[in-house]
Amino acid sequence: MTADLFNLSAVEPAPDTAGERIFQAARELFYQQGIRAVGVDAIAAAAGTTKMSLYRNFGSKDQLVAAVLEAQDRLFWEWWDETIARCPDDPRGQIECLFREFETIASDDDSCRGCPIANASVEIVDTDHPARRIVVRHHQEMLRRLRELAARLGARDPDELGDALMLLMGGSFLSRLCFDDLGPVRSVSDVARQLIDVHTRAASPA
Amino acid sequence: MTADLFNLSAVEPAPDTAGERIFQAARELFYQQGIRAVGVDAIAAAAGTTKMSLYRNFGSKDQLVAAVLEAQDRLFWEWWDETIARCPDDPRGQIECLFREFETIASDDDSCRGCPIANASVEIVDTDHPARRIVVRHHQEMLRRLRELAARLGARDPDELGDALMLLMGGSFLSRLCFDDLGPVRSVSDVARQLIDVHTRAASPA
DNA sequence: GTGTTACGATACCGTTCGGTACCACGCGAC
DNA sequence: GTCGCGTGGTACCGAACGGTATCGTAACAC
Repeated sequence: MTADLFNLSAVEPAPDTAGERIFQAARELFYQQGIRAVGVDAIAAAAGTTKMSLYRNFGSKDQLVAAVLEAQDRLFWEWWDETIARCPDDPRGQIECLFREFETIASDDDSCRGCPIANASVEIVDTDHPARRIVVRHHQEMLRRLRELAARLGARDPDELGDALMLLMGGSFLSRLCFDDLGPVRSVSDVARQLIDVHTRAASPA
Repeated sequence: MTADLFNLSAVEPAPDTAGERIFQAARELFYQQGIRAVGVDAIAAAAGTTKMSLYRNFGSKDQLVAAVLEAQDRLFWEWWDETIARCPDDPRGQIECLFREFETIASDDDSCRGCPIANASVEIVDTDHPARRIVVRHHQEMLRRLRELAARLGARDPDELGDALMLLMGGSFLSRLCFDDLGPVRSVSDVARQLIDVHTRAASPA
């Protein structure tokens, strides 16, 4: 019973309110088809309600997008915290655990369409858009946490190791979009381990 | 005078035909704002012509998108081939050169919005779309070439090293979209070198 | 000359977009 | 009771979407 990062059926107990149904429908549709590709009519229809309830609950499509991304951000960190909690006081184990589980989830789930927050950065260019702030904050936080784990693990260059792990995660997400098959994701946890080794080995022998 | 992978001003001598102007305008607009965000009217206006010329030359927006991605794919491999040609018979030097120049280009260019082909995979979900084939083919080819370079370089597990390098490239592209600053891209060529080292060192000492 | 080709201009098509106005219903609270 | 309040239904708005039809014309062929 692993968490599934993003496209889980229910974030909350899901009270059957119109707002909640709209929210879940939007989350699923945005993720599967893209934000711009999904109209408010389609969301309302999928939620079994009408556009009016959408605007009563969220004000605008842009605000709905922001609300969905905010929830996905929260969901991601919940998964993250639960995962690293399994290896307390073991930063190396925590990173390895993160990447192992990440690889499993990304590999198993056929409907995985990468990271919904990163995907949004392709479609939302306007720096004033409320969702744009969430995207940048999410990735800055991810990089910060990876660098921090790298530091606590005693890496020679923790910022660089954090960068490397960040690139691996991002690359894995993107690969799930760009390949019909699994693509290079199958190697991500192995490679992460190798990079940790490099940055923690006593000294470069050559 | 490095090539610039994607958003160069001119792919071809740019004869001042309507079709060519439409093509260049579409390439720029799709890359900067996203494919779905740009309408055919905007493309025609930016090209200083009318919608009719767009449809006369390309048939439909979808076909124009495919034509643009096809050109971007070609442009990318031209840059690739030119870059590795500088280190003939030196696969290790070729990969390092690729990643060094890639990092420079991605870092210098403020208008870098990641990889236009990978970005398209976010917006184009339909597997029947002509552009979708190009996206998948481009990434399969990239993975194939990286694995081949890894093999010629004598890596212990060339497929895994190829996967790793692929993830680094993809992650770098994505990072340029998700950070306001440079983000982890600044480490990509260093990390690529480290991974090559790991996969070519005589044997794991531990 | 007469085609042929490419182009610009404009008007138009049906559909969908994000967003709103208005009304009627069922509900629990008081 | 009746008062809100959330809700569903529907009709609607102006704008933009992808795409088409028609006409005129400048450039070039033979």
